[in-house]
Amino acid sequence: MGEDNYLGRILIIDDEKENTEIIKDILGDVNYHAVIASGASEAKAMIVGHEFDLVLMDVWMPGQDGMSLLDEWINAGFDTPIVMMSGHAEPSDIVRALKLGAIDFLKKPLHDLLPIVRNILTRQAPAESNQEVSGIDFSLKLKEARNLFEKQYLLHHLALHDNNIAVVAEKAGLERTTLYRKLKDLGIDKR
Amino acid sequence: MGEDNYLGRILIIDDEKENTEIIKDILGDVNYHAVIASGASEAKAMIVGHEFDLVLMDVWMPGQDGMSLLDEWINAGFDTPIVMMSGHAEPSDIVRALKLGAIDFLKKPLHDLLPIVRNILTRQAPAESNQEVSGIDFSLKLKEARNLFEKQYLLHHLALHDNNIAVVAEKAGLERTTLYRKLKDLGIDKR
DNA sequence: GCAAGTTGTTGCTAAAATACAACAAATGAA
DNA sequence: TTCATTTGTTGTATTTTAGCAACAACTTGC
Repeated sequence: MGEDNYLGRILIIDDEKENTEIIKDILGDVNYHAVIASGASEAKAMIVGHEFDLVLMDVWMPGQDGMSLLDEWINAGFDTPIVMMSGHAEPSDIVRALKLGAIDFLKKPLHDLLPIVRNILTRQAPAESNQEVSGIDFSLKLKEARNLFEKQYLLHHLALHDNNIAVVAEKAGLERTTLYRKLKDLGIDKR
Repeated sequence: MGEDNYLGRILIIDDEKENTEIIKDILGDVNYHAVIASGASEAKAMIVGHEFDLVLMDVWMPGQDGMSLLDEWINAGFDTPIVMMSGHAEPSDIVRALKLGAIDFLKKPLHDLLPIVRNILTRQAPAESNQEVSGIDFSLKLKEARNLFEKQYLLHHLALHDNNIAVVAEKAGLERTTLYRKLKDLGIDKR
């Protein structure tokens, strides 16, 4: 009877066929409907017009990587929970994924997948806001206060994007070399 | 001149002496006051009656481990930012630390410590004075975010000074007629 | 070693922001 | 009603900010 029989719909984004088949089988056996995308572009096509309850996404994929896709979807307001997975990840990668908005990070090959999936689907994590508490002293002159605000804003984005100036410039709506000047003026050394 | 010379006080909780000495030197060179605790019990004693701006805590320590101490402190309402560190950690450990309330997770030996420390400490809200929680969305372009910040700043001052433009201009460090133009540009009608 | 791509700096120019000045309109006290 | 003060607008000059372009230095992959 179609989709109504399932406990949930799960999108698996991973280019490793053996891996995704195993996950699909495990989830299928307990009435989750798993859909596989082998890359970012396929995944983007799949979410059009389809609701998913969970996304399991690999970090390393040919073409656009999972971290970049995560960032793109979170910024677009995508609110389905996303779990990242990787066979090998640095702590900074894991921290970054969580700060971008992933709700968990799993090591491949996956262990104990089902309890994780059940736990997520029974209590959905609230979507995190991009709001920041700036706590700037308004007794400062406007120019000084504004500079502190800009400094916080840029430090936030530098942290979020691994000091990648091209990405931060785009996020901030600034020309790349303008950003360099602004960082210098504000006394921000990204090293 | 004692503690007033420092940019911040940082508690380092780690039983590896070589590691903590290096961190202390790095931080000391740029005017941070680093204090070392070699284990959880020593750290607990040190936070009594002392304010810290940041805690760097190892995960694996003899006696009570760092994750357990993190959990204990977060549950007790400890609000100083805590960064965990470890030479080797599973993704599940890193995810757990962040979900417990750590603000970052670093791999030992540490790299790029100073930008991380500066980033954290510039975002700390000062205890009192004219501080405002602005909660501005950093996903906006810089110009848009900046305009929202300026709007909050000016509305704050208008409220504080009974819509007296001459006084607000002086507080803001702007020329009086410049302030009129800015209010108009930001869509602020003081009536 | 070399080519391609990335990072970082600087010159120049246009656009935006700010200050200064002048003046009109509104307000309030006498 | 008159006058002084305050509020509000606008022209113009100056300063600051931002974008574009060019290029040097560095990094990475082959």
